[in-house]
Amino acid sequence: MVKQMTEMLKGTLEGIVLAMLFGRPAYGYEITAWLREQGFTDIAEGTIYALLVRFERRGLVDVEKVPSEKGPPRKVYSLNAQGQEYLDEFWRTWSFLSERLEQLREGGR
Amino acid sequence: MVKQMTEMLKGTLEGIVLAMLFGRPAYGYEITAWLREQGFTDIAEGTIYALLVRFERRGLVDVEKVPSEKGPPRKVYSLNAQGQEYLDEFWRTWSFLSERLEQLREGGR
DNA sequence: CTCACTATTCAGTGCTACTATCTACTGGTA
DNA sequence: TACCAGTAGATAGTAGCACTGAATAGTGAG
Repeated sequence: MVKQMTEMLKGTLEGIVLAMLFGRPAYGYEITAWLREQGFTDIAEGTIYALLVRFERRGLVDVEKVPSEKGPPRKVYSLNAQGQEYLDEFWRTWSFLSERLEQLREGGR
Repeated sequence: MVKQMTEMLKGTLEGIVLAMLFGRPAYGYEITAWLREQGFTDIAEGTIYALLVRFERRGLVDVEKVPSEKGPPRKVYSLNAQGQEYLDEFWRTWSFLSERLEQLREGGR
C-alpha cells in the first residue's frame, strides 16, 4: 500500500465502515470484500476486525452472532443510536477538512 | 481537539502544508498562524515543526535561514521538484478517498 | 528588567493501520 | 483418507503521526 494512503486512512477508514453500516448491518468478512471491490485493495483483513472490535468496545454498534452456511459463525454488526451520532460527527469533521482541502486545491491560501 | 479530527489529520495535514507551500515559501510560525486562521485552532505548534523536519529529512523541501526583525532567525521552507511530485501524489490519493466518501454520503454502498 | 510576542526544538504518549500468523468450519477432489 | 480452497475471525508486534508540555532564544515596549 502507498504509505500516503495508509496514513490518510487513519480516522477515515473508521468513518467509511461506519457509513457502510448505516442502515445495513454487515459482518467483517463482508465489509472487507466490499472495500476491496471499491478499490481499497490493500486493506488488511486484520485491520477491519480490529476496527470492529473498537466499535464494539466503544458502544457504537450492536453485535449478533449468526451461524453461517459456510465456515464459522458470523458476527453481524449494526449501528446503534450512539453509533449514528458518532457518524454524524464524523461527517461534520470530514466536511470541514474536505472544504479546506478543496479551497487549497483551487488556488491555495 | 476532537479526537476524530486528530486521527483524520494524520496524512492529511502533511498534504495541507505541502499545498500551502506550493508556489509560496513559508516558515513554521507563519504556517501555524495561517492554519489557525483557517479554523485549525487546535493544531499544536510542535506538530508543524515536526512535520517540517520530516519534509526536510525526506528531501521534499529546500530550506533557507533568514534573519527576522523580531526574534530568532526563520527557517523558510520552499517546495522543490520532489516535493511537488509528492504533492501531486497526495492529491491523487486524496481524490480517491474523497470520491468514495462522497459516494457513501449520498446513499451508501 | 520584566513582559509579550516571535520562532524553533524535543522527549514522551496514545491511537491507528499494517504485517504475519493462527484457529476453525465447510465442501470438493485426488 | 488426505488435502486444499474458500469462508470467518483473532492477535502479537511494528511503524508512523499528531499531541502534550516544556525548554530555549531573540526583540521591542512599558
